Amino acid sequence: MVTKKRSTLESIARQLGVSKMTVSNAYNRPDQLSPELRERILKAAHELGYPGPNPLARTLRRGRVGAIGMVFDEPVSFAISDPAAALIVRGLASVCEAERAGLLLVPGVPGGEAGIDLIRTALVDGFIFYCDYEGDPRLDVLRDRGMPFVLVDAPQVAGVSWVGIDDRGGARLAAQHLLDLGHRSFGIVSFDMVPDGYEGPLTPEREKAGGFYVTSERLAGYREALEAAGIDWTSVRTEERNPGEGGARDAGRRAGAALLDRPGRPTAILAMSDEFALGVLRAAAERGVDVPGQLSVVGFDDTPAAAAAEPSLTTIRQPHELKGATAGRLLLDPPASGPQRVVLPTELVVRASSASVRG
Amino acid sequence: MVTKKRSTLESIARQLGVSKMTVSNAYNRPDQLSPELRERILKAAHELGYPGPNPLARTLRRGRVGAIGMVFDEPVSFAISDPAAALIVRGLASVCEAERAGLLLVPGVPGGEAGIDLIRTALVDGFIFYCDYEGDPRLDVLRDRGMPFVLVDAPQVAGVSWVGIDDRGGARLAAQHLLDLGHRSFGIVSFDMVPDGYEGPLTPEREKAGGFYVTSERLAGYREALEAAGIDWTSVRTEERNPGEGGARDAGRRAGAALLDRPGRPTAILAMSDEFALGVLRAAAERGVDVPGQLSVVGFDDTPAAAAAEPSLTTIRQPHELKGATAGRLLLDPPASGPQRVVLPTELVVRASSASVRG
DNA sequence: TCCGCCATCTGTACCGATAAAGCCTGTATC
DNA sequence: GATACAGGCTTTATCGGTACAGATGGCGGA
Repeated sequence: MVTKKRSTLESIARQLGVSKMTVSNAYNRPDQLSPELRERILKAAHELGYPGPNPLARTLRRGRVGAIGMVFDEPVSFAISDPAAALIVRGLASVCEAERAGLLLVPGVPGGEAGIDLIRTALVDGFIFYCDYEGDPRLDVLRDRGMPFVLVDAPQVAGVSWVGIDDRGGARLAAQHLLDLGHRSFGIVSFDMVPDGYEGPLTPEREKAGGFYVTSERLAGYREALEAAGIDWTSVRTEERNPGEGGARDAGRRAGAALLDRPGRPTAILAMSDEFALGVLRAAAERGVDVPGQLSVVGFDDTPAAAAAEPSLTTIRQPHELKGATAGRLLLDPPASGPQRVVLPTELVVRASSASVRG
Repeated sequence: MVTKKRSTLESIARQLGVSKMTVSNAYNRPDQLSPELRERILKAAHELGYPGPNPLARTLRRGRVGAIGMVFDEPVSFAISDPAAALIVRGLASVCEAERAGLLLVPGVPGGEAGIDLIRTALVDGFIFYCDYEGDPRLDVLRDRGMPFVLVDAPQVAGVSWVGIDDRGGARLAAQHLLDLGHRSFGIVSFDMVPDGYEGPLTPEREKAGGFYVTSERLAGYREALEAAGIDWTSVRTEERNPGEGGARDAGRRAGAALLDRPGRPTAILAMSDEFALGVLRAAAERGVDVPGQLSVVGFDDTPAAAAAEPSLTTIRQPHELKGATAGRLLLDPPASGPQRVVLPTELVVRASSASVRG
């Protein structure tokens, strides 16, 4: 017994000769009508193929969607494969689950109106904005939409909750560790500083232009530590690589190759992510460069792969899952005291990829 | 200049003395009004802090949400960490991106009404149902809701598109490979057969009860191949493990321990996933059992970690990303010819974890 | 001069529900 | 016997838009 038209609360109500409010109550407030009538309504609804109150209409009236959106720098299909991002999503998902909220991954259609429109029209109660780029136009859209959001690893915005780590301090830790081991000759593998697809040595102009918050902070941390130890920054070769398309690990491998294949090879390489560092390890292995005998490598993130690598990777640990979870909680359950700035701790994890420089 | 009330199309319209339809057109159909008026409207709207047409209301009227939901067996926070599931999500996300659709991860609140309600109320145009359990009550809800959905690695349902692999055939390939290498003494690491949290040897009753499609199929494949080679099925020790909570790899390690620590240790272990197999490798390493010298191990999935393992893992490859992408396309762009059943190919990938049995 | 057409707007109906208040009727209270 | 109150159902007023069918006025063509 299927109705020709999609049935609605009203059609059910008419069928039974009751008001549609009563049908609505049968679903949402059992205490507002007699059990017998409720039974009768639900039965009839089922027979008429009524799928229950339309969630869209209900949401329009009620005002709460029951889902939050997550916006990425890159296409979701890349982000989901990035171990660090995946861990953040994981932490966020666990909070969503506890709060029975859905998690909408908003496609990051690169450049242009499309990605923006998706933010304008996504059916959510708020957003997690996990994007590093300072001038991201989507941020304005988010603000225009007048919907709560929380920034993760993003440039700060006044009056908006923010979750991240002390990237600069973490980078200093990494550099200081290598300095303490006696290294004086450094290479750096950096994320891209400007969203233009460039790959190659970092130039002073690009360093200055730096439009990515995390990248700039980490680079500044490296620089501060090295310069404080009297190392000439111009002697430090930094290779920019885009972790997106081809995979961060391969980008790291290419950067490692660039650093290792030129004369005056560094004895230590600082990589801005573990994936980069693992790529450097591969580049070293391909060239028969012993790690840590001839080369020390320090990553950033402490993803699961870091511990499993051969040699295991010295790195800066940051609590990815906690980051996601914290952001989720700030969004779903905003503190009465207003927007927060949460800086999570970093920690140097010494493993087998770093050692004293050869006497 | 902020209005006290949240502004709507109508309030803007009143302010300017035009009809609200005209304001709507200013946003959606620029060709329906003069450029000057449109300009004036958009400017006023901006000044009044109007965030643009409410997506919810628009969706209610238009009928298309622009997002699809994905439903998992386990909590999303687990699923996202499972390499195979993550790859499926990745493939799906890439299709969503191409079609500008959002991807909603529906929290899999285990057991009970909550998870069901979330399916009933999620704001999406359709679902990908990535769940293995035969009796999953959420399937009924999905059907009741009258919304299109596609099954992935799930028990089949008449009249519904299905994407998966020939699990039984794949398992046969794995077992046959080991038989071809001369093995006669087998252990198996299986997913759980019944959703009750049990861990331990598989009993005949549980094998028969098997409520999980993929699990049952793979086990049947192993069994068929082994019995065809004259191996007594009762001599094959199968350890059930739940890949969820503690992590599949650790579950595999525990299962490996159980299989290796008893007298009559098998010379070959078939694992239903690469994560299980990697756990078995670890258990072997911990006991000084040489792989593949004293023990051959074959996984299932060919996740990235399989190739990177030490020793690298022999396994059954399946196209995870393609699986997700295929499902996404079937949902977003349903073939005119009606529901499809797509069986993707599997392939034996021989690596270093399997070898001839020692004479 | 009259007609038809295009470009611009306006009006009317929904889309499918829920909140809040209202209206009976029967019953407990004093 | 009047008052209060609870149970059970209905009414009314939105929620915030968009589709579609007019209405209006200016203008070129016959």
